[in-house]
Amino acid sequence: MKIATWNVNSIRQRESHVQRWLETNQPDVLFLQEIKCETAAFPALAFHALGYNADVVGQKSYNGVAVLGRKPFTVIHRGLPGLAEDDAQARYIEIEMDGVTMIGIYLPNGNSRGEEGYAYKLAWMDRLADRAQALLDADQDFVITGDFNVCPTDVDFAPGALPSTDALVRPETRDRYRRMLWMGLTDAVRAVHPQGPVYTFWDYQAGAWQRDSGLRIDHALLSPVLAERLVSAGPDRNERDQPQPSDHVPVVTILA
DNA sequence: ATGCCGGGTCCTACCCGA
Repeated sequence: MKIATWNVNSIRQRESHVQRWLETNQPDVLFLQEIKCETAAFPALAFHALGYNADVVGQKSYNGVAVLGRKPFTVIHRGLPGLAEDDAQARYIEIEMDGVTMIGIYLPNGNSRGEEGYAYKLAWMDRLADRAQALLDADQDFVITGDFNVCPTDVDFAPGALPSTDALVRPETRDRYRRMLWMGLTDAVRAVHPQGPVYTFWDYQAGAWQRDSGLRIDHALLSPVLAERLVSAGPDRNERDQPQPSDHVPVVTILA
């Protein structure tokens, strides 16, 4: 089972990249983030032609998530359970495929809109942990993958790439990520690569890619039984060298 | 030291990302 995630920074700008990547890599599931379009504008037919069914949680201009699957799947949630009813940000999609719950997320960045924006990020992380706990309590196998906007440790960002006050590294952010690990979830990329940098994002500016000044912010968390099936997990760095790339690369998790 | 890049949109100056 090959499960991938990719923040594409606009699906309209990256449609051909995703098509090529699907043809080359043939994942069972690909979660997309920052599609930056409304649901009706998502190019579902282009991916259907490659054998993938799509489900989309779109939003005008910002955010937006989707899932592409080449096996039948059922959509369980198109928003994070427990958030306010009027929350309109398209950041969460949950499906079930072959008895496994798969969740794709675009976790709030938390650097805009001051402390109110940061509080929204923390509340979002609290609700995500609640959802994970509910699935653990139900003995349901699951993976949560996507753009977490969290650098879990100081190894997960290049020296100088972020100030210590950034919402990606603030202690309250890391506390909440670590809490999900303490619940029994496995950080798949870190489990496969226990030491050293494994970046998944490089800023467009200041030659960040050329200097390998990156961040590890795209993750896959596995429930305990799925963690025992972990074969490999890591970023596809080749994609950052393509013309007009996203600033994130795909992260691929393979389960036996 | 963030807004140098690169998306978005009230089409063009401004918001947002990490």
